[in-house]
Amino acid sequence: MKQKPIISNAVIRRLPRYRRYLRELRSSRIDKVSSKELSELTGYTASQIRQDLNHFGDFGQQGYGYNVDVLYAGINAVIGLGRTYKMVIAGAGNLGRAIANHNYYYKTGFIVTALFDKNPDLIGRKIREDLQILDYADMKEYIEKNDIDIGIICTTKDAAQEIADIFCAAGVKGIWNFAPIDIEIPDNVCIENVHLSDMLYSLVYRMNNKTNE
Amino acid sequence: MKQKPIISNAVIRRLPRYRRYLRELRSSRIDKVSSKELSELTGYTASQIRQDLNHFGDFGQQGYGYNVDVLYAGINAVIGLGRTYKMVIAGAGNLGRAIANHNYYYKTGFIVTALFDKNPDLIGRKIREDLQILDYADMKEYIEKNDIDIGIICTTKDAAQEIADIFCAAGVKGIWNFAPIDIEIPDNVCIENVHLSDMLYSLVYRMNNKTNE
DNA sequence: TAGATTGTTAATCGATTAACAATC
DNA sequence: TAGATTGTTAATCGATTAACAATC
Repeated sequence: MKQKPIISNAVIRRLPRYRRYLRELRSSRIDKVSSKELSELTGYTASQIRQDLNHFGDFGQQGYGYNVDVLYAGINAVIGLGRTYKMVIAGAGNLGRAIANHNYYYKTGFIVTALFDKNPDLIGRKIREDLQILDYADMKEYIEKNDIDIGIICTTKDAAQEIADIFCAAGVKGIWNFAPIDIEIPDNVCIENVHLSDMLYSLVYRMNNKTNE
Repeated sequence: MKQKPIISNAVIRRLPRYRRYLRELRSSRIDKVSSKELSELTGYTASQIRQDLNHFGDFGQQGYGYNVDVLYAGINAVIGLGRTYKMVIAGAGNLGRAIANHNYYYKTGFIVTALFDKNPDLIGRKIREDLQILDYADMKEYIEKNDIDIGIICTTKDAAQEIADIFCAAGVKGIWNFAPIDIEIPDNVCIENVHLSDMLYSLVYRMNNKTNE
């Protein structure tokens, strides 16, 4: 199999921002953009943008710049958008329901197909016409039968590791973790942590240490 | 005024994780920890841990290690915990309500005092006994009167910049933004973005580019 | 052809890691 | 005193920025 070069995580984290501004340019019917113009939009340096984009093939053209449609499609392809990803949520509390109803990623092909909870009062409830809270006991079987790609953890930290273990055993390839804990997973599964309190602490530190020049 | 050394953002982002593991050690009644032990817990190298902690004063003692209580208290003080931070949420949809009810940061002194929305069906509703959805039109005055520290944006992206402008004009010192857009703010305000779809895209990229060694 | 802008290499900067002297 | 472990400097590594040749 062809050996792909390894792209650093810093580059990957910039891709969604490129994508966002390219979307804007597209909806403004702008068909061409230079690394300099993208720099003004995104705040990254033109040099960095050219270097980033070059990792993924020849999107640009000397003397011209980048074609917006081509680059947008290219970045989508690099990220892996353009297909559907099926997701389930463990924990049907406030956060789980909010994530289930969030519609930004939904538009790009990410579909929450079910929520799971242990609480008998919640099991059976409908979140929407097409989305229901199911019994946590049935989660593993459901994931296996429905080829779920991503498992989302929206519980307290005490339950998080056990849920992750079930997710991995059932065959998800990615975990999106909202519980405030570091989870152990096997090598073949990816994890993205959203440690909300950690982020809030970082904000507060910066608020308190702002140097008023 | 004494000139504080500027601590890099990379260091700051590690502090909450140190804090989390120190909490665990405390609740296990362990009173001493070495950089090597902390390294095993956090995954950072012992060398990095020693260098990180040294930025903030002499928490350690040669030949002994770090006293857990002292270090925990020290990190809390560095972050700026130990006082109360008042927050309001703009946007009382699913996400706004989930953030309002989230109790992790609540325990550390972060209090959501009100939610604001434009929707007349929501205005006046109670989220909890002590927490209500108020009229968006009154938000600026409320923030000024109640000395709100942090404004949280839980709306669609179209409203986000206007809300941020009101937050800043009313005197918040920090903004926690959940809208999928980059917001412009004056120099004296700090912002922390939680771009959920960006994070999901990053997860998916990694899932698709996992090298199975 | 001249002008513009990329692709790409080289230089710089910053963050991480290694090493070891200081010291409890 | 000997052993352990920090504090701190130096070396390394990786990411960003600058520069410019290639080329549209």
